[in-house]
Amino acid sequence: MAKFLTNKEENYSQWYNDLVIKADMAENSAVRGCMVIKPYGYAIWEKVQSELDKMFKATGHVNAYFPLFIPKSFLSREADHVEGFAKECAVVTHYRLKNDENGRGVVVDPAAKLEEELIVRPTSETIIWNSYKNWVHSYRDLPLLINQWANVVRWEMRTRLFLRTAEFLWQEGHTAHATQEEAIEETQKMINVYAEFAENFMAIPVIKGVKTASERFAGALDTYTIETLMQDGKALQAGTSHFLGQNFAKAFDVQFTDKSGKLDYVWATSWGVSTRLIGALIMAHSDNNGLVLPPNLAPIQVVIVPIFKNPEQLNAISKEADKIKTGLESLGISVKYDDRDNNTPGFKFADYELKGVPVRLAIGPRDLENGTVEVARRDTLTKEVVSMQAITNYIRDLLREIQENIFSKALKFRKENISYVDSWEEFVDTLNKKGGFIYAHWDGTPATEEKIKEMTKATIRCIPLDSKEEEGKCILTGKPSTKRVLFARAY
RNA sequence: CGGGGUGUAGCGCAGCCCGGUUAGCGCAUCUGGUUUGGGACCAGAGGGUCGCAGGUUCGAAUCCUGCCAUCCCGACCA
Repeated sequence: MAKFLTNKEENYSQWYNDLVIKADMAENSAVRGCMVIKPYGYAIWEKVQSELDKMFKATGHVNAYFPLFIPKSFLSREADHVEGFAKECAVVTHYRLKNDENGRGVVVDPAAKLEEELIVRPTSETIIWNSYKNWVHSYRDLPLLINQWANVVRWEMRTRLFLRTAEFLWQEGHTAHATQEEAIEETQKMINVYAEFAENFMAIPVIKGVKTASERFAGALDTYTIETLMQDGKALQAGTSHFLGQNFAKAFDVQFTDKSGKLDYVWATSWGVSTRLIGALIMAHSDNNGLVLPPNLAPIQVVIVPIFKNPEQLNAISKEADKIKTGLESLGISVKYDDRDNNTPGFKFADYELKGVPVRLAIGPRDLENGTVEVARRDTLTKEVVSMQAITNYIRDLLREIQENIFSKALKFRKENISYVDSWEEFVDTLNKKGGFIYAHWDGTPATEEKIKEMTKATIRCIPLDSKEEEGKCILTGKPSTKRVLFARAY
C-alpha cells in the first residue's frame, strides 16, 4: 500500500496536498474550501468529461445549461429537498458595492439589497424543474433527457481536497418521464453507465446498490449508488442516480396530458458525478512514486524521453522518435515527445512517474545502434527493451494490458478487503483492524443504522443490488434479516 | 461552533521557550561553466511588510491581547 496511506506520522492530507501540488493537480486557493485545478489535473477531468459525455449521448441524452442562481423560494418548494440543503447554501443578498464614505476600500451598498435572496446552486433540480414546467405539456414532449455540465457550491463545514470541496465541477442529468416504470428504468440505466465508466475507464471496481432511507438524496424516493474502496480501507461514494418520483413535478406543477387525455404529473430522475472522481482515481491507484493513471483516462498515454549528449545525437534520436510518435498517434494514442534539454533524463523519468503517465519510452545512442527502444510501464515500474519495428503494436497492446492490470490490481485489493461478519464483536474488530467493506445483516430500521453509526462511525454504504436472499440476524439487535448490506467507514 | 496544532522567500522548514548586530537553511529560480542511460555538479546572484492590528520594552520573528487564515479531531456532509 502506498506510503501516504499507511504512514501515520505523516499527516495524510499534507501528503495529498503535496502530491497534488507537485503533480500540478491543484493548489489551495485563497477562497475557503475551493480548489485551483492546474492544467494537468484539468486535462484528466476533460478526459472524464468527454468519455462520460459520449456515454450520455449514446443513451439518448442532450446537454443544456441552467442558471447559477436559484431564487430562495424555488429551493423551498420541495420540503425534503430544502431541508437537506438549507444548511450548506451560499446566499447572495446584495448586487452592488460602493466606496466606503469614511475610508478606504469598498463596502456592500446597503441600498442594493435584493428583494429575494439568490442561492448559489447546490444542485439544480429546482431551477430546472421550474423550466420543465413550461417545456412539458403532452406525452409527446416526453421523455425529456437532459444533462448539464456545471459547477455547484455546497458550504460544507469541513472540506477535503477533491473529495468534498465547497465548489466542485460536475454533471447533473435531469430527466422527465411519462411513467414510473420508465423513470425507474432510467435511474437504473444511469447507475449502470456510471459503473461501466468507473470500471472500464477509471479502472475502479464498484458495488452497485441502493441507499437506505437516511442516506437518500434530499427529495428522492430511491437513490442508487456506486461505492468504491480506497487504498486506506475507506469507502467513497463515486456516483449517484436518483428516482425522484413525482415530488419535483408536484412542487413545480409539471403536468402532462397522456395518450388517453388524462392529466398527470411527470416522473423524474436526476444523476450526477463530480470532480470527486479525480480524488477517487488518485486514492485508488497511487503509489509511492505518485499517480498511476489508467491509460483510458491519461491525458498523455506515452511519453518519449531522448537521451543525448549533443545536438547531433538529439537530431538522430528525434527522427526515430517522430516516426514512433506518428505511428502511435495514427492508432489514436496520445504521445508527448519531451526533447527539452534543460532537464536530465533522470529528472524527466521521475516527473512523468509522478504524473502517472502509463508508458515511458527512452531512446538513446545505444538504442539507435541496436534499433531498440526502452519501454517502462508505470503500473509495474518494470522496463523492457523492444525493437523499433515492433514498437507501435507493442505499445497498443501494452496500454490495453496496463488498463486491465490496474483494474485487476484494484479488484484484488477489494476482494482482500471485503469481509462477511455475523456478530457484533467480529464487526467492530474487522472495522478497527482491517477496515474495508463489510457485508453484514441489519434489521432494516433507521434506528439501528443510526446506532451503529454512532458506535462505530461505520455507515451502510448501500444495499447491494446483487445481494442474495439469505436468513440472518442483525449484528446489533439480533432481529431477523433477509439480506446482507454493505457497511464501511466512508469519506 | 467546541478541542488541539500551525502561520517566517514560490514550496518545505529552523530560529521563538530564555527579546539584542545585517532573519537563516534545503528545494526551486537566474547567470557562467562542466554534465546528460534514474531526480547532475561547481561557482556566483536575486528573492522577506517574520499572517494582521494593538500593547510591553531602549530594542520584538521571539513576550502579552485581539483578530484573521489554515490543518487535524469532533459536530456537519446525497
